[in-house]
Amino acid sequence: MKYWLFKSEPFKWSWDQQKAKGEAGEEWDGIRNYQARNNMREMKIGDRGFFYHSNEGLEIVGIVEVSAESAPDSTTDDERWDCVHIRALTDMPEPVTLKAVKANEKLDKMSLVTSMRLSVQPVLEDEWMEVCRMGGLNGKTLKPLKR
DNA sequence: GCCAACGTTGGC
DNA sequence: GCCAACGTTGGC
Repeated sequence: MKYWLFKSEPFKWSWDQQKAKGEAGEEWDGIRNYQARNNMREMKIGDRGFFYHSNEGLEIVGIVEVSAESAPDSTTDDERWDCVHIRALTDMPEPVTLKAVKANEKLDKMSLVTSMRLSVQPVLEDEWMEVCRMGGLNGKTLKPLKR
């Protein structure tokens, strides 16, 4: 399984809206960047991702899973753009802020820090586990950690 | 709202 | 194929 990070501006598409879609999930449309698209093309059903609020919030607020693999983006006729579907799995018990990520030495190679503008990013397993721990989740079971 | 960083476009 | 101009993203 691979891990990813999806950015969204909450006033355009928020975590609450994503959760409201439930099991059905939602097409992650509107991506017009080759690197982000290529990342989505690599995704497999069941891959997991962080849901990050950019511009406002600046924090990782939840966990999603890929529910449909890359297919043409329904919001454009341009054949270049594909996207996946994702569905919400669980909240971060404690949202992990960009500030906290930047302050953590173990995460200084994370794309969120090094490729600030990329809207769909790969996340290494070590990074995944560390961010989950910071947010109060077991990175494998996605169950809340006992405190 | 500003502006730095960076991706894309298009003329040559 | 280079690179200047331009547009967009996103932290601050």
